[in-house]
Amino acid sequence: MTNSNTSATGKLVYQLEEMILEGVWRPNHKLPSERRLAQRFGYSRTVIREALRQLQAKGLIITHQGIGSYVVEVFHSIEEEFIDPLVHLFDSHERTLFDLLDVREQLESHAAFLAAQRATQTDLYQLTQAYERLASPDTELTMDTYFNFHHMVILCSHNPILVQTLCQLKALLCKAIQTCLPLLIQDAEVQNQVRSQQQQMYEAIVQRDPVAARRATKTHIRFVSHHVHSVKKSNFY
Amino acid sequence: MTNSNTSATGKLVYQLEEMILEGVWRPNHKLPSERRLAQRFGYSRTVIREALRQLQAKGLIITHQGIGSYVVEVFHSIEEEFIDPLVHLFDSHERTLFDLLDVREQLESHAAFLAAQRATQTDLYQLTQAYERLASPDTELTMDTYFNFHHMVILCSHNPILVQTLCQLKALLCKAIQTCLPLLIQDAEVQNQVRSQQQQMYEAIVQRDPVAARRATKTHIRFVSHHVHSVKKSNFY
DNA sequence: TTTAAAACACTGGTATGACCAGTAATTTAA
DNA sequence: TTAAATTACTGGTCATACCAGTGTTTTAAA
Repeated sequence: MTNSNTSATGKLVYQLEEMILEGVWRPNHKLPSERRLAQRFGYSRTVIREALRQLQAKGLIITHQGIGSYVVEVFHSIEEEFIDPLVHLFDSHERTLFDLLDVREQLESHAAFLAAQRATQTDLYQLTQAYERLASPDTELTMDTYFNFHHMVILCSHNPILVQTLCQLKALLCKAIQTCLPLLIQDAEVQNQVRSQQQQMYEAIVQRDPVAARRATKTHIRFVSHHVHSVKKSNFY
Repeated sequence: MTNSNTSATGKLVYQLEEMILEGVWRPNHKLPSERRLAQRFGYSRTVIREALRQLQAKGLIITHQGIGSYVVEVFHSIEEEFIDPLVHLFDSHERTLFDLLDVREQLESHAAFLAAQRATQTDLYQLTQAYERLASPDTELTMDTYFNFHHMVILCSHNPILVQTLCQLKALLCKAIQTCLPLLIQDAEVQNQVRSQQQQMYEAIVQRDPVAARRATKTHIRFVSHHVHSVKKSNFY
């Protein structure tokens, strides 16, 4: 895209990706050493290294000093390079995730505050529906029902800017925690806690208690943040 | 992640990402040349290059031969979807502007809160500069100096998500009030009030008083909101 | 004076060779 | 036989030189 066709490194990256995707180098296959690759492809070791670093950054290979480089399990095509730059950052910069959850706490608690003030009868009806889909203890807690309820709360705030902004943050959050989320919602204790917290949010809103709604929301997001934290910490792969 | 802590390149990548996240290098900012970076960070050009290649592979920077490397708009893809549908709302639906200012109040007051906690010495120096350009009573109050100061406050929060989000809101706000803003800042009384409010924000931050900083910011934005309101009311076109 | 060409000073891209730092197999000495 | 030392790989880093684009400045011609 940028200079894949012009620069030697770009061309080499493309070649190497081809070889991996074509199956010349299968997953777990050990690549030749950098010096051998340089010889074989007719490039300097500099070019070979930069190309390998790019493959590494893309997650196609993994490299160990003194050992060599290995092809990883690749289950997605090259097209996947269009994912958000921010996603990478969430992996290496853990605090970015907390920054995100911090902003979410500010906005969504305010949304709950407004929701308790402004929600119409129709809103409350829909909110109740969303809540009941969530609250029944026999059904599984899914990301869908979870976000559905929260989105409904946000809609009740009747602030389109708030809605837009929080939708963006939600998209980011989904990408950021998609790996560790399954671990989270499997935990039965977490499920119970979340259900209890959302019950408090729900009741505060229908009872028109803005302060309580805000407090309940803050409590919930801090709970999530805390648990995401602990999951991330015990998650070395 | 893999060897971020062991290798020089890994550490450098992390550092550079931090600088981008912290806002030291903002979107569209041109990075120093590779040779300068090598000198500045004390690494060989090889390491610098490999780190930059990784950032490039992640989509954080874009590089042109003979030109240099630039920080990309991290949120760019989303931003278009974000702004476009909303702009036209401001014309027809006046309260959207207040919704926007409401969200801004939530986020920017929180940013000021964090700024009072987290601002570094360098931050405070830059903040002081921005404030002094703003505070001198003989110079005109311009949109530039105004937003410059507020942006600096936001940067002091050291929360990249907050920075990005508020940048978007600022862009929206500019489009929304570009017609009525001249009427606002012409008013000498308004100017004095704003200066006084920003002085309180500034002093609260340098005195490391988060609560006062938050309160001052809320006060200021509510003041703006109120005056925008009155201007809009006497402004039918 | 104006203007187009040439020189210059940057930028990133590539090549080489040397050396450091891990790893693992091989050799050596106990 | 076994444990330690050697050796030969691996990737990681450094320094230097040069190539290749880009933009500005200078220069020389019109």
